[in-house]
Amino acid sequence: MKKIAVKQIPTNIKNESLVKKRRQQIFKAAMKLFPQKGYHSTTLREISKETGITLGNLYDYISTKEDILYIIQERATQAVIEVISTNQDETCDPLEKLRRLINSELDMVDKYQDMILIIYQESHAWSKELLQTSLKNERRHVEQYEKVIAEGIKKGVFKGTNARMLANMVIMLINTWVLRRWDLGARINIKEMRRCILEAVFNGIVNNDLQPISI
Amino acid sequence: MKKIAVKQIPTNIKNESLVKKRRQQIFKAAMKLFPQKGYHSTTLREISKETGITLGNLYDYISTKEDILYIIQERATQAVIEVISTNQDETCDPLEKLRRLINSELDMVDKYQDMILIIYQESHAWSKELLQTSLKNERRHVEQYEKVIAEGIKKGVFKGTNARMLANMVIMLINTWVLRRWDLGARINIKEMRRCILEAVFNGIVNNDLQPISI
Amino acid sequence: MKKIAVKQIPTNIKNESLVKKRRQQIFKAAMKLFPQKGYHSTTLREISKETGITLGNLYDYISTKEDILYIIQERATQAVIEVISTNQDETCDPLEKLRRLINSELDMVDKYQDMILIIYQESHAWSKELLQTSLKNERRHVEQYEKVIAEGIKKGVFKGTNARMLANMVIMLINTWVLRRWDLGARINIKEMRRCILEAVFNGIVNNDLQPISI
Amino acid sequence: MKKIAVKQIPTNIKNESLVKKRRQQIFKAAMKLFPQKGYHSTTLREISKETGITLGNLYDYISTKEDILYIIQERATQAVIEVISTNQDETCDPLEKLRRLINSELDMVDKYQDMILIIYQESHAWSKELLQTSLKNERRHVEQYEKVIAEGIKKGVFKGTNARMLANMVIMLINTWVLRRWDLGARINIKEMRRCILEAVFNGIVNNDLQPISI
DNA sequence: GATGAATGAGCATTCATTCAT
DNA sequence: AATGAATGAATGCTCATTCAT
Repeated sequence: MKKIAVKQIPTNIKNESLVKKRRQQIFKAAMKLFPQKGYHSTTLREISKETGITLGNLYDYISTKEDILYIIQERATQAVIEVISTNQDETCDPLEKLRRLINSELDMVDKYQDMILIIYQESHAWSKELLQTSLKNERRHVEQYEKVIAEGIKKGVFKGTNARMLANMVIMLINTWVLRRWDLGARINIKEMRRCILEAVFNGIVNNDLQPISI
Repeated sequence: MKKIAVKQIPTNIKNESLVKKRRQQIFKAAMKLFPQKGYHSTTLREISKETGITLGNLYDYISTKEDILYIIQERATQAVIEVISTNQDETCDPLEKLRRLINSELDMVDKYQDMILIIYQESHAWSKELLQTSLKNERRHVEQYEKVIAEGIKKGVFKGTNARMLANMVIMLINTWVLRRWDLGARINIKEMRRCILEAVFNGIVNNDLQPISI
Repeated sequence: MKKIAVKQIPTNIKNESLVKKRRQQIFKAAMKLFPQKGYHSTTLREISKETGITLGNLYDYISTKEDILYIIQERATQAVIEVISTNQDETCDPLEKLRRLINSELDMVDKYQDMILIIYQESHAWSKELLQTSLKNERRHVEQYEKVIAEGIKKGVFKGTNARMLANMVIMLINTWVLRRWDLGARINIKEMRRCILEAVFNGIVNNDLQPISI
Repeated sequence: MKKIAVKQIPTNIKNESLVKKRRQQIFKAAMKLFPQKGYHSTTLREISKETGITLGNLYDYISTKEDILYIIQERATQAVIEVISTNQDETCDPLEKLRRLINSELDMVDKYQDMILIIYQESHAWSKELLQTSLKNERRHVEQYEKVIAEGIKKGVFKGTNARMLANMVIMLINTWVLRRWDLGARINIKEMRRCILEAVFNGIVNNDLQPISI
């Protein structure tokens, strides 16, 4: 698997495990505060208070406020890598592959909902550099789906012609949970939603047994 | 149809058409600048320069920076209303209804891409009040789909059970164009995308003619 | 009597009586708004709204916000002149003279309480020029008292030695009503206060019939 | 003695003595600048320059411009408390008590002239909260006089009937020094003024030995 | 004379970042 | 490594004043 390049945030601190620990604290604080107030409205003072790390000390572990976004992006990359690597198995059935992919991604999406939402909302605040890293990462993610779907199309199990578009559509369906939580949160749970998505993808929405449709 | 309440931004300017014109200028400037730098990083001085309206004069047409978001939201509401009212026809076929809905919404989404993206990205910066207005508006939008789908389910033309979830999924599919433009923009055009979405919705993704799938 | 020089506020308006009328409107508005919010916090927009005179039109009658203070000062001068000229009579008894002076000034102070308070509070905001005019005016006022008291001292009816100091003290006693209204307003009325002041001035505070005091 | 509640100005600075020192600097600067230009016209930049404290740093010691007024009010409260507590002695002679009160207050008034003048002039700029604290404080001050005078009236050593009014009048006489300095400053010194006030209060102004007066 | 839109300098306040200890 | 005080550029917003009509 290609290694995904991630910018190394510089630090003068020698003790590596301390750096790791502190950045985890920062990540946690950001995950709590950003959803509430957004990236821009969250002060480094607030991050400092939330983490318990002194304001000056904070700057031993990041060199810019934006680095906090890097840290978040790092974790997101990790999460995607997890999903991808979980599906490195030998099944040659594209349908089965897609199902596994969707299922493990749904797990991931549910686990990291806040983080994903933050990335959606704050990505426009990202620097060119961060944005590029992030998009590269996400493209690899899409490709994963594209590959499976393209394979399925070749084998005749998928109907579409544009595998890339289909890949993106599937990802959008999965993100329904995150981006439409404000409407769905109170009406449906993750389990039911999973069923709906899988059904829509694998069985379709329209009941074509009855009447074939021409578009 | 229920009237959608929209906060009236106060102004001391008497000439109504001037107010309209100036706010249009502000809207245009925001639509140019926000995608580039985001709401928070866009200065009122920049808005001023972009519109050509003096900083002080700007405040004769808005009373807070946030009011610019209101202006944007106003237009979004308008756009949704357009879609909804375009589809007040008498067709009783839910399939046909849904297709028309999707088609006109795709037109709208394409037309207002930037605006919709901004709303996705900046909504977390919105005040409680603005957010509520916006969500109320969007919920009415979802309901439009829900109604049609629920009707279709009752008539047996749609397979699902949860009309609300399906409504949100369809909307997500439509938004693919906006939210995934960074990946799709270079590979596909709006026409092709429209075909893909309609096909996915009406014919499904998986070729079930061959082998029935159990989830 | 020496004429008291008052700066003429320039105007381009030809119709003199209109100028008079408009400035009276401005005066009235200022007398309403300044006590509530203070000179600095009162906007010309508010003056405009209160008077009903358009913002631009306002500037045909004043040329600076400070001119409103001039207008107020003009009236204050008028008021003092009234008091002084009311007491141009022929009584040669200093005691009687002082009593009449105090009485008519108490009338004035009661009538123009708000204005006097404004002058006390805002005088530090005045320009050098306005301040000088005002102080010159007020000094003539003090002199009026000084003259009477000096005369009384010469005749042996007043005990003090420093007529100027006594004059200022008497004026301070009269101003009790204005400057201490926040404490006295609810406890005492103007009539009772008048009695207290006159009694204190003419009969003293300490009952020296009983025991002579050495200081 | 009842404790006088004073709002604690919040700060993030941990070093208490530093806070004290900085606020003293701010106080000093305000005492220099406010008399010259008034509270409203004095810029925080000017305060910053005068204190030598950086603009941003200033806000570590206050949280609003108004807090500077709080700091001033704090000192005034202190000053009044000093006067009051200096006079906690056992003398049972009301005359003697009043004389001591006046004397120590004259000391205070002379010492803090600028501050007192500022309070007179700027109090109308104060917030409701600050004003209330201040008035409560000042009322306790008046009561101090009222008590002594009321006692004196009961014992027959004072002539008046309204102790509260008399208390306010005495305070006004003392404030002559501050509020009439513009006229008296060049003509009289504090010592002479003290004599005049005490004489007026204890011996009266009119020479009643000669002829009794009826009002 | 009146109207009301436009101007722009000025202000309080915030906050990412630095640095001496 | 950590502390916390200090820095200062930047920003939203106000308001006295002007001016074309």
